[in-house]
Amino acid sequence: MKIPQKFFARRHEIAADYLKELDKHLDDILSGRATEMFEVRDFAELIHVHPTHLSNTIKAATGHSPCYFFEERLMEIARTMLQNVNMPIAEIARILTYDPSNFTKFFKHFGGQTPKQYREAYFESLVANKEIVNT
Amino acid sequence: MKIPQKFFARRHEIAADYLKELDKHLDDILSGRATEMFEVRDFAELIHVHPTHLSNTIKAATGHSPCYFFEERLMEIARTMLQNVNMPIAEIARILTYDPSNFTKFFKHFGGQTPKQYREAYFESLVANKEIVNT
DNA sequence: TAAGTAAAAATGGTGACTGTTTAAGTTTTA
DNA sequence: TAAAACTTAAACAGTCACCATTTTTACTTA
Repeated sequence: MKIPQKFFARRHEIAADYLKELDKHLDDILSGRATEMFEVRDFAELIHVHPTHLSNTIKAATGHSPCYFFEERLMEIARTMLQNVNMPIAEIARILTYDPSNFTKFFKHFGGQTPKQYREAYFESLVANKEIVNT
Repeated sequence: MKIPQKFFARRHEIAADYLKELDKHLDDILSGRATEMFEVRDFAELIHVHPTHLSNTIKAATGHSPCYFFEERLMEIARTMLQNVNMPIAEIARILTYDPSNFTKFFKHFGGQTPKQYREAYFESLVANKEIVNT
């Protein structure tokens, strides 16, 4: 059974475009060029499709909703920032366009730990490794 | 066992100040001198303490949160107003800086009845008393 | 050193808003 | 013309903004 190569090509094009725009936007957020987080409708507009269609198409192409990729990248960024102990958690929240309360909820929901718990666990693991090295 | 009278004097001072400012503010609301309801941070500013500290201190001094006294007084005022049948419920809500929907939610949550139910029950009880007197 | 204070973070609640899903339809294209 | 691409509406589920409270940590002062 031969599967035509061009079938469903468009949906993968849309998914690729979305991921590209998503990364670009997150770069803008981190560099301060953008201070407001895009919503699905903003990405849909960039790609010239209806928001509902964007959502459905990306789910069909990748098995995940647009939001999933968004959250995945945000967690990655948040973890990296938390490894810098000098950066207050409220400031990290602000950069990621969250208020402190909702940032904690978001991080705990997807990471299983509160931001502070993650930071502490990270530094404890550093110390533990250092002790092993020094011994 | 002697308990020194001055111990924890400050927390009771703060609680008293809060209750005083609360009543003053509610007077302003009722007279129309104020149309926006104060929040905890507004009272904290008046008393020159941190909002968190105000909340903690009042809980320690009285066993109740600032919100509790606020709600208690609002319910009292609302009940009094509802006893005046000429005053539309939406107008009562407006004076108390609620929109009608949220006023009903608030009143039912703390009073167990909707404002309209309370008003009707109140007038039925008046009529019942009158009948007893006339008999 | 107990009491007072400040501040950061976590937690809880709520109304408004946003995202996803589903279902039904229209347009495009191979 | 049938599959694929797309739109729209409506239901619902989830998130965000905002506020209050609680917990924890830390600093100051009588």
